[in-house]
Amino acid sequence: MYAQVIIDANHAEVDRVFDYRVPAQWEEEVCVGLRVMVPFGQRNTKREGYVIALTETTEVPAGKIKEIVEILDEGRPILTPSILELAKWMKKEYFCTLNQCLQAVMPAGIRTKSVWYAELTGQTAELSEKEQQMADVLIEQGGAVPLRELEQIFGNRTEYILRCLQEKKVVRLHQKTTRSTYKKEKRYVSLTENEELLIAAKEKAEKDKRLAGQLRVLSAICPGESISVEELKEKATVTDSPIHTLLQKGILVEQRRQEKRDVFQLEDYTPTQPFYPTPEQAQALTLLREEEEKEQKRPVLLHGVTGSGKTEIYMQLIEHVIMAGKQAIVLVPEISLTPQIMERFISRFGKRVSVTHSRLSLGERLDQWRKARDGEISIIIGPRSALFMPFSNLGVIVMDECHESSYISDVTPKYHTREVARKLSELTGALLVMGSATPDIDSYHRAVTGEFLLLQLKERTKGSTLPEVFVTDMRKELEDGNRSAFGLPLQQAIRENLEKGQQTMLFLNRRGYSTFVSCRKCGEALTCPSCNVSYTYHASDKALVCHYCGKEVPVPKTCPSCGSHYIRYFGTGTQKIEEETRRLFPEASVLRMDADTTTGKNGHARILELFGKGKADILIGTQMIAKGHDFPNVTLVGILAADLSLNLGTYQAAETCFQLITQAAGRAGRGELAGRVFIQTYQPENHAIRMAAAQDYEGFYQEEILLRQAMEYPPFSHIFSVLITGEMEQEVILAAQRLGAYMNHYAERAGCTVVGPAPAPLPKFRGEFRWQIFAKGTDADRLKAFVLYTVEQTKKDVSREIRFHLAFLA
DNA sequence: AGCACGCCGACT
DNA sequence: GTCGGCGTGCTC
Repeated sequence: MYAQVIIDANHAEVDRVFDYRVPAQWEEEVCVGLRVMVPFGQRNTKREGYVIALTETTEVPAGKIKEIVEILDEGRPILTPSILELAKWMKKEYFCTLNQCLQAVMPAGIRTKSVWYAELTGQTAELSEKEQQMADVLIEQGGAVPLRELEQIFGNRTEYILRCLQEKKVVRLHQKTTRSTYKKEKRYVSLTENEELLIAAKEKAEKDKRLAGQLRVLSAICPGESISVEELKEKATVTDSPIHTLLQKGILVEQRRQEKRDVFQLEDYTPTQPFYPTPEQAQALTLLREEEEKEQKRPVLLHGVTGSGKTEIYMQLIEHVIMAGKQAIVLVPEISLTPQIMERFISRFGKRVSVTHSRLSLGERLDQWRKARDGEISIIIGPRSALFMPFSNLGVIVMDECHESSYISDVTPKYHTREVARKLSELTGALLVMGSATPDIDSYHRAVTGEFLLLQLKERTKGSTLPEVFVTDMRKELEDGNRSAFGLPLQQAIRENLEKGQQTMLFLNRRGYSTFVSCRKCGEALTCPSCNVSYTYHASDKALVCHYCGKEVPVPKTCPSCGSHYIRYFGTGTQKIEEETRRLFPEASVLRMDADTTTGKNGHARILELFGKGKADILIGTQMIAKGHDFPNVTLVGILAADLSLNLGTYQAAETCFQLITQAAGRAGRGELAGRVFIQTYQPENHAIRMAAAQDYEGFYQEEILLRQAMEYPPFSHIFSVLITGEMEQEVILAAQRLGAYMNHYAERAGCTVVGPAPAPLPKFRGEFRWQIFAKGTDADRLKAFVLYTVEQTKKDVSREIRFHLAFLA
């Protein structure tokens, strides 16, 4: 029997199966989805591999075939069939190696790492000067040293010297593999099922005083019960010794069980019962259950305003699904910032639910993975990686706040959780439910056109009212001589709030890594005429660059639309705002939350907790502070420069801006007190600002979709991006231009438009230069073929060092 | 990706 | 002659 194995090596050249012979003693155990160790390459390095298929025959010549040397995870597969299928699909969809996809879908941190050591054999020989030096280093360090360390001392000569030493048999190379040992194993014992033996032992123990310990042990265990040795020792007040004797005599039977750590204490939560749904909720639930029972399920978009009870709907749907013996995955963005949803699920479902998130140790996360595999839980809540939990019969996938950017993976494969969840739901027959108050335009469009089932929740449940929203035109403020970052209405409102002892949150939209330039008189951001996205200011060459098409223009002295001189670079940081706040409101206590103030893993949580306890009047921060916690005493929200996200330099800018404002505004008046929101902007007429102020998603969608249509942006087209990276700037630029030329050559025939090449938003990152190029087209398959072909052609003409990163943006 | 092999120019 | 850089090809 042969196993087709994917080797854990991240390169396109080895991104294919390698056949290995399965040793006879493992023919029963080796199965698809299993992790194994195999010898690989000339050095026969032991490497981790993943069995993706088993065959009776192989095309590979017998002389080349090697054998599997080890099986991992006690022979239990690490990949379920549907997760393996999902990984294969991801490889095609996200243009990366299968190994990268497998790493993404496997539990984190279990990978085998290995280090090569040079060690002395004990033999001696006549050595050259360099060889003697190396031998001395080895002796000093106790006989064995990692190759990496030797390389640091001996530079590129290392390999040569080593080879000489090896030939003289003074040194040999040795590979040490380190495997995660997160599993916590616990010993359990139970009474033997052999009644006679048991009775005899008890009688004997009762008679003999020396066996008092054994007697206590035997009476401490109930028949049929399996008790941990630790617990037993305490209960029977004995040491290891009597237990050991009983085990040897076969009166007790040992079970070794993997301890799976709990990540929350059930006692900390008060159990809750399902709420009686409102008519609106009841209708949504009925439709969800109907969809769930269908053979061909459509994904569901649950569009509900903040506070409309989406979580309750998820929970009642999940209850329904797990009653049918199925399991549920609940995805949430950045769970460490949304403890509330966790709490609600734990209170409702108790031990049937578990949680995974980035603050748990790798071992704890692996334990939750095992609980899912072994059917000990039916529901998992977690960030995007929770999608890959190994459930056997998945019934529903819930994706809460599905528009959130943390659903897009920032490492290869750069998948969008929404797409992967959809594929997984197809593969498993599970229902996909996506919930949001501000869905992304693309999803909403799919829902409107019937690809998704659209469910709407328009009422708030607990009678809390939407906050009152005011828009401050900062252009007028400037005309009136107010150059502060605070408009007069907001200043006034903050004073009132300070007097009333209520709290205020001030938002500064994401600290822009892309600085844009705008006119403070007319509010116009300087925009590329052909792409309709804001230019990005490049301080190094004092120029404006369009990151879509690469066009570069000097910064004008006057505003092109109104002629004023008030042209400003935007990128005001939270720190500046904090200084100004302290100056304007010296009596207020102020907290600031950004990357600088949130050092340590629980940095955010600590600041949010302080604020929640009322330790400060004003909290200043980026969008980070808009997520998660409810602060009942916050009655005022100021959005200082709402335009910042309008000028991000992407076609989704308006969408992001609308979402950010809506989310920030939602922080005001969460308790009994009514809330007020002040939006400060230089572009009050922009539809994203207007509709966000009116809290009208539908209205925003209607206007935005027309703009997208006019510009042929998604969902009316698909966009593909190719990122070109390399250490040599000239080569990167050359490759980008070559690719641009190829693309332009074929564009018309393929029905595609090429935009760029241009420097990427992060033009230099980790020592690599980065350029990008976009291709746009209405037919996704043709576009894909076009990009793949032109990239392949370009690869032939450019240096091996240049890398092309393909991504399907929309 | 790693690694070995082989060709070639520079330097003892 | 020997050393070391660099391009090329292979990994079951």
